[in-house]
Amino acid sequence: MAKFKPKPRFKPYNHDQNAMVVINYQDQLQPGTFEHAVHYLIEHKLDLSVFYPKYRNEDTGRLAYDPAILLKIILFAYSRGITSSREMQWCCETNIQFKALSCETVPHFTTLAKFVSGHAEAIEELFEQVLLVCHEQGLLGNELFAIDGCKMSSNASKEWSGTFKELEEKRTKLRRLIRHHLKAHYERDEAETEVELDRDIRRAKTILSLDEALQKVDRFLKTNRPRMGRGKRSKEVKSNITDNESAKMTTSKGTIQGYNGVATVDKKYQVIIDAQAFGEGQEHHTLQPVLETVEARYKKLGIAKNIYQQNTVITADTGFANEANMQYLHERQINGYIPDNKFRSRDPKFQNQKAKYGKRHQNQTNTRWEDMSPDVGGGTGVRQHWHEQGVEPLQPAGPKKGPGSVAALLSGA
DNA sequence: TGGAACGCTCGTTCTTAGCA
DNA sequence: TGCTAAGAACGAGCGTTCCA
Repeated sequence: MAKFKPKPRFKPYNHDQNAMVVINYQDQLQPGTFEHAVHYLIEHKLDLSVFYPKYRNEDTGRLAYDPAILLKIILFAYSRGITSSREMQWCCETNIQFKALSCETVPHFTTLAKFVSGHAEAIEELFEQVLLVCHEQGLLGNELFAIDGCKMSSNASKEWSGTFKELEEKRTKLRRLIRHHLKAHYERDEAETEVELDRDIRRAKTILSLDEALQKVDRFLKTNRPRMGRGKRSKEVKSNITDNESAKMTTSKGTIQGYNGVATVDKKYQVIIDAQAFGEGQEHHTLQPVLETVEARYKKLGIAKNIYQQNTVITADTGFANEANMQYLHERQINGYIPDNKFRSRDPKFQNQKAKYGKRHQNQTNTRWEDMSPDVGGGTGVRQHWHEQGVEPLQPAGPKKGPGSVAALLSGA
């Protein structure tokens, strides 16, 4: 029998209060915070006239939002991981810091989206202005640049990708399917019962959606050319019907359709001096364009005529290691440090890696990793294989989930 | 198990309103 | 009158769920 226990006592509260809260927006932008830095930079350091040519309301027309306001909202949103223009608008309505930055204006999400998409070049120029400010403030050490990449998903499904041969096969398969459904449809054309009629309507819808997919693949094959890989033995790489600039790539969490974002960071204050997106799974080919962009940018901004002759050290991980890159660094006399993919097997520090970390170990070939943890992938012991030659990882066991009908068809599922 | 329907996010386009 | 902002509608794309 449960013992009687008196109700605990809590502090009283009342929703029916008419309290007024006074907020000073300037107090929300405290020196030392990121929002203050964004506000200060845009108001006092950056030349926003790069945005002006796109406006044509000097004499007539409605007043436009000042690029300073839009930039503050967008940059602060990005710093908080918010990239959706609708969410930015919502933040301007509800968030006190956004209100302080936007001076309590609420630009429409289409205005924010248009600003980003319509001023891509000006925004890039602005990045260089920020870099120049960093240089003037002594935030760039130029002693060591670290290069690394991360893989980001694009808004495109990997099921819509393949080589031209594979896509042609998919087109043939779709044609065959449409013929099959049409034949069945004609055979049952004289439907009499409601059930038969309903089935025929469903079949007609299937034919339409298959035809749509067929047209999509067909249009792509007629208007595009096969994408060729780089290197000595360049072979065709998979194209993607939705976003052909992105690429199918292997990550630690499986295969994704996306981009390789490569950033270069100055060691002194971890200032990003270059950021580019490449539609390639391999990082090898991104080293040279990245180094050349940094060099050209430093020359253009007057930071250094030839940055790599100042004994600046370049570091990158094993993803960037190949013979061509080593040759390039050697010829250009760039002081670069890139470990090859067998450095672990030579380094005694990595000998006890398995015993120390348990979950991961590297086998003798150094091209294959195995995740032996039984608690990954729903207790099935997912084995994730990675191979330099581009072999896709095995999918985790369990119920198959994924894209809808046509995409599944295209993937050959 | 395959296919359709649905929900969700996001950007673009078109139309209308507002402003000088 | 001509421009920009705002609002509504639309379409693209993806992933999940439901059902035959």
